[in-house]
Amino acid sequence: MSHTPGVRQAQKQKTRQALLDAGLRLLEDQSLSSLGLREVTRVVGVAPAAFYRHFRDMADLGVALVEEALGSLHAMIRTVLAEQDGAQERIDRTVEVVAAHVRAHPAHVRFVARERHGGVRAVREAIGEQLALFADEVAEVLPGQSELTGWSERDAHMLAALYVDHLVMTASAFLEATPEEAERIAGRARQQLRLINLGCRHWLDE
Amino acid sequence: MSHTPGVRQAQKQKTRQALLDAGLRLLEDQSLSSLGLREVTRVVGVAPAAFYRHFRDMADLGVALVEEALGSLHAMIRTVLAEQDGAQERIDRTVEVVAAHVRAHPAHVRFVARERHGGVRAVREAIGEQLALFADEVAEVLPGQSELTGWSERDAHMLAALYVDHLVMTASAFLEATPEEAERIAGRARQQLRLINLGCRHWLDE
DNA sequence: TGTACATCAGTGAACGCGCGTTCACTGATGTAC
DNA sequence: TGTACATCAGTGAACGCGCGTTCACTGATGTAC
Repeated sequence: MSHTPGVRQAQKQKTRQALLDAGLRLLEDQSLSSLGLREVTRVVGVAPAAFYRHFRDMADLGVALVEEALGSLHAMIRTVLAEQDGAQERIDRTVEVVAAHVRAHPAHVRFVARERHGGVRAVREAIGEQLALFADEVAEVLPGQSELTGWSERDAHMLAALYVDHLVMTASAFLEATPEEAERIAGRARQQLRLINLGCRHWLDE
Repeated sequence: MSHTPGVRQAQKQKTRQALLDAGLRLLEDQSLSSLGLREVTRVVGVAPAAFYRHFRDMADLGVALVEEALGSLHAMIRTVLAEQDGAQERIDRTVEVVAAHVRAHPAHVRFVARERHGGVRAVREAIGEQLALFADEVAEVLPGQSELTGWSERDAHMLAALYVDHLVMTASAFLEATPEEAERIAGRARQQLRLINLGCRHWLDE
């Protein structure tokens, strides 16, 4: 009887994940638009035709990778921004979290940076949507900061967009950096966030 | 006698430029790493083998496109930043110039945005170098602004890097925007620059 | 100016190769009774 | 529990195709005298 949880389905899921992992690995040194289906199946060790049981084409696999790469970001930065410490601590903690994230998931970060403006429309759009959602979330959390009481929703969105862009630029700078350059980049990112924070504190004085 | 200026050389240069133009056009909807040599020569109307008279491979053509795309930027922003009007005028003019540049050279801008983190190392590095040079130039010009008297060289570089990143993000936002979205993006970019400028004015108070 | 030779941008045919996609198939897993 | 049938993830062979690169070549341009 028993409605097994599905040995077959579990195996299928495993193969699908192996295809995603192999794709992500191969994308460390090439773009999605030049990654071949046969390359991916070769790494996984399945027949090329097996690919079609999981994805329509490489663009479809790319869209699945976007979810994997950007899904986790939300919770992460949300908690950092919600911390009720002073601005300085919040800034230090943010840069630290970004650096740690890049260290932990370099291939995902590289994928997003590379395909954000890449040659595959569906993937570019999926990344754009995720980052827009992310910016919306940041904009919702921002009013909790003492510097930002009295800000219009419009201004909060403007600031959130600046933060998200800055985050992406910082993350990709970390990616390309040697370990000794990383501290310089972190220092600069902190200074830039301080500068922005300083602007925020005087925004409503004008 | 006369040492002709070279009919042959002029013709060669013309073909080379045609290859660059065709490449740039084809890169509007794909990445360099998936652009084929035969695609490019087909558009130009020469035999595939002719390509090798001009470039070693597609990466080499890509590097040539980087020079073409980023060479002109320097003078442009330099003059904008050197203007001695107030901050507000400088900001408005900067955003205007960026928007006009994107309208005038969309394919070049798209190429830079796409290949900045793209799959071809030589091109990625060429873009990185050009943007670093550009940031250095901006850092040199900045001390002319009244808000920035007394700033350390290090802080000027930090700010220049923030400006350059912001410029690239803004340019690629314009690229993907419909004409009616363009004004919203321009407005937001101006607000962001105002916020940063406000931070600058209070940077040394701390 | 005219002639004989050198250069070299572009040709066109040929090559071997790996690609994406299709198809009928196999055999383990799942289901109905 | 056992049996008979259905499902479907993965196979492996086959296909036609466009790719990058090579090569000996052609003929206009350039040079020496």
